[in-house]
Amino acid sequence: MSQGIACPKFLTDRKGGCSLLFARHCFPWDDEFMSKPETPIQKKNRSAIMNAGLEVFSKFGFRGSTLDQIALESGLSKPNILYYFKSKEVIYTTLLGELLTDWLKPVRDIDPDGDPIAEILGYAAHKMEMSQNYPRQSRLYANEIIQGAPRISNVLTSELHEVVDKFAQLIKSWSKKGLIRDVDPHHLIFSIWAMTQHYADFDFQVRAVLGHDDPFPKGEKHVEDMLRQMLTV
Amino acid sequence: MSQGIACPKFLTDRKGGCSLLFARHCFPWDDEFMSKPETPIQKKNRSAIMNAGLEVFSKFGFRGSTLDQIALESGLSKPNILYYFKSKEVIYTTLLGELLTDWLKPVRDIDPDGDPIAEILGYAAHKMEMSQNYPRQSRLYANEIIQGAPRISNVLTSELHEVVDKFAQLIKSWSKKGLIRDVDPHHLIFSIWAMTQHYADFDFQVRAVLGHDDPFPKGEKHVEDMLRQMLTV
DNA sequence: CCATGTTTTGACCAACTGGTAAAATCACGC
DNA sequence: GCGTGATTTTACCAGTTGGTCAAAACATGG
Repeated sequence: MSQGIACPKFLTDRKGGCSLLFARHCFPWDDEFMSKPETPIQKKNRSAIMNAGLEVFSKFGFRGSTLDQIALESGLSKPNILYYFKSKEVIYTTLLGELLTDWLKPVRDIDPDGDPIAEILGYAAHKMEMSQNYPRQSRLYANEIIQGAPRISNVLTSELHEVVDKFAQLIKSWSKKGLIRDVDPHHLIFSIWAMTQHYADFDFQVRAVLGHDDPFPKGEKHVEDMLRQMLTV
Repeated sequence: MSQGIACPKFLTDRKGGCSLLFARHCFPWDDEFMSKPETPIQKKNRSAIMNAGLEVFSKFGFRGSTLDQIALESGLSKPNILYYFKSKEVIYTTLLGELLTDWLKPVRDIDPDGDPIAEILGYAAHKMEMSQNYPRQSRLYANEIIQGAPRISNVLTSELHEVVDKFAQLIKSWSKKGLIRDVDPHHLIFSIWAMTQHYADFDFQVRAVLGHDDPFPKGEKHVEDMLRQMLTV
């Protein structure tokens, strides 16, 4: 409920996002009732802001980013941005929410009845593609974790923890059946994350060291090779 | 040469650091001549500032960190900090300089005549220890690379590139002699960096997912296992 | 073309930012 | 215990920051 301000009574209820995060975009006057669909203008401007926010936050983290930068990048004025999102923080957490959804899904989608090596390699390949196609998301996430995950620690210790434990159990069961080598499942998962996200987060270093090559084709092959060696009995 | 200001004519010439970075600590009045040894007070305060700077910059990056935070963390006043380092930027680049030195050295120290697998595993173990004992340095570096390495891109494309190429050649030669599997040397190096630094940069996530265990003993074993599988013919 | 709600803007604010200048305090060899 | 240089503090500044507000401009269906 808002005071004095122009107050369209709707709410954009695109509830996707990780459950623990209010990944719903917010208007200042949002309340829980009465929603209207987005107008084209809203859609356009919100996505421009999301894109600009991603661009800026993924580089400089929350503290290092400014609304002015986001305004410049999105082509909107600062007050106009605050018309669509009630604060810098909301832009940031909205981005994080969408990101977490995208990241948790493929872990959940692993098929316990599939071929173990194919499933694990498939997951790694998927993460690699995300590093290639959405490097900014990866960097945004890295930034948030590096500074201690102040806004998502609850997600890490609940949903992520849970989903990873389930995956780890699955891996363990595959090992026990002799379908893959006996590996530490949690640390296997960490090394998949590490190797794949490295190509997004350290993209600049990778390219600087490599010269002019596109790192991805060879990188993907290498990661696959590495995991196959690790997992094949 | 400085104007008007109290002007002790010395310079702390601890030239360590990566050649391309002025890793020398700076007094505002530093000039290239006439150096005096550090007084105990200087030593204490500088190292307090370095430590506080590392603490803050490694979390929030350059843009996201403030002199006030560093002042608070170090227990010195803001102007007093600027008495020892002439700007925020100098604190930051000094830290980066020291860090790059520490990181380049172990790559250079790899023995071409040693046992290939022992050398590579030894390097990985060393990086793992650095992640365990100096996680803030790792995060500082990650922060810098993520935002595009604006202050060290020249080091990446020259010294790092060079040193890595040499290491890669060595690995290639080991492969050719049949001492290790045929692997992509550059991407092998990347995966070593990725897996080891992950335990520092994503420490928070690792611990959140794992619960209360210390991740390092098992992590180190896992990485060793992984590399051994990858390299053994 | 009018009315209503939507979108955008310009002016503004208090808090914070990196940094300066000069005075005040301190440490220590003589 | 004095003097000199080293260190620290106090007061300050101009620019930036996230955010507010009311007014203006716009869109659109009737």
